[in-house]
Amino acid sequence: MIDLKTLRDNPEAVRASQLARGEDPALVDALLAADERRRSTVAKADNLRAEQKIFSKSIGRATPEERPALLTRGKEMSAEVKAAEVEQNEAEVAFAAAHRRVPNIVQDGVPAGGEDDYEVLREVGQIREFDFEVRDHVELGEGLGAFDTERGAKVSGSRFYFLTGIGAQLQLGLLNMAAAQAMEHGFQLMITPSLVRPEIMDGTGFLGAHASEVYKLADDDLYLVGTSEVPLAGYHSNEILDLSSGPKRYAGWSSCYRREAGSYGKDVRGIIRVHQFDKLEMFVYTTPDQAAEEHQRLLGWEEDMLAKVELPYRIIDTAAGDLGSSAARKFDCEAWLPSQSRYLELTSTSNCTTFQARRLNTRYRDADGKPQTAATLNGTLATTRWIVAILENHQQPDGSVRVPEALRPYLGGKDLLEPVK
RNA sequence: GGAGGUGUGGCAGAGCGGCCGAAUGCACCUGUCUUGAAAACAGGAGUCCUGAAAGGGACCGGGGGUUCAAAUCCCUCCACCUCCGCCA
Repeated sequence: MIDLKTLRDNPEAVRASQLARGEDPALVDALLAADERRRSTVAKADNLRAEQKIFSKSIGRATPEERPALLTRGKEMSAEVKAAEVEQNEAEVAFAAAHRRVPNIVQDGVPAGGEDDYEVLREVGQIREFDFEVRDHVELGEGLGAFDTERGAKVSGSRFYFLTGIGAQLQLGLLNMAAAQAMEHGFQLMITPSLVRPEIMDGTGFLGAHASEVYKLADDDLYLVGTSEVPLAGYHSNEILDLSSGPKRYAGWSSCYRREAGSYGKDVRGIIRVHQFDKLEMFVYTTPDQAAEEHQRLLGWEEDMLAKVELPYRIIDTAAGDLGSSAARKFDCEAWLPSQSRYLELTSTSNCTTFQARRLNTRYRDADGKPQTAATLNGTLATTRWIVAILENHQQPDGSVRVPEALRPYLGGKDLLEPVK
């Protein structure tokens, strides 16, 4: 939810943000009107309640003779209060709905427009020239005995897979390396629940435009998380944090579940786009004034990981229309995919400013000891998908794959993955 | 799955349907005293909404109900604890 102070003081900025996202600026005015109405109904109900309260107390002190008359008037007042409260309630529900309809205010500098209007910030690393026919990750992975998509489909359906042997090791190694790096920088490692309550899923903003992406367990009223961002954002909900000694940084390890509704025919081959994968995710709680700086740090840590696995990549500043509802800015790191001669998203880091924390009621105490809404950020350190880029970029003419040096200690020292057939 | 119990402010722990936003203790902050501290004494101290402010309203696990009036009565959900059963 956006900050109401900003909305009241500078509605023009919020309208501009809506336009940049390609969304309706009229929602801003609807929200302002709903806010106005809510405040007036609150005032009315408060006043009636105050009157009733005083009157009610006088009944307690009244003599038995005066009571019946007082009770009659008391009943009337009670009815008046109830009516005002109904009005107040309606106004508050309408206001909350209008509030939720407005996504986070886009940060200055974010390119306007949709999916294709991103800005490339920089390209890092050298794209490799191959003097042989490149294999795609599926061919490579099957040759190495790293995964089995056919049996994945047999057992669970399309977009499911088994990581087998070296593939499983590769994923564990990768995530372990990510976990080690995170811990080095002071992150607390967390293994998080994969199922969360509705209010947590809702609070993180995933039940808005992307609700169809989320698996729901209707019988149990729980949701399967699409990233550990969800449980980590819920971790401190309804709490007042002590951020006086710096940000709270968590690194969540979890399986992630996505329905991939509407992506039929997209990345159907292999393990690029799947219903279930594993991820190591950074999640940070900090103060709003430090959020932008922290965002750059998260990006830096993502780049460190990409350097460790020796992948060429570019960084894009995602366009406003392609941001999630909670994000004010998002940077993606996309690795080069030789088999398709295109870039493939490997990491994504979002600055949610106070938007997400406001919904989840996560605050901190400022220098004056007053509670203020915290800022939250998240960013990817490694996922199953990284295996795709690693296999393709480090493949050899014979179908073997060179293991990047930094990853070797996590694979028992192995420097080459060799075909099993 | 069955039976029972508990849920009050940072912690501990009172609380008769009206005088309870809530006793008391500890912890905390500020003064006095002291060279400084401790002790003692005095005072302060929750969160949210609303309001320019003064003030007003709400909050005793969450939600709903009864009542002129609910921390206190009723319903429901959630969490925790104990016992029995079952499964790992």
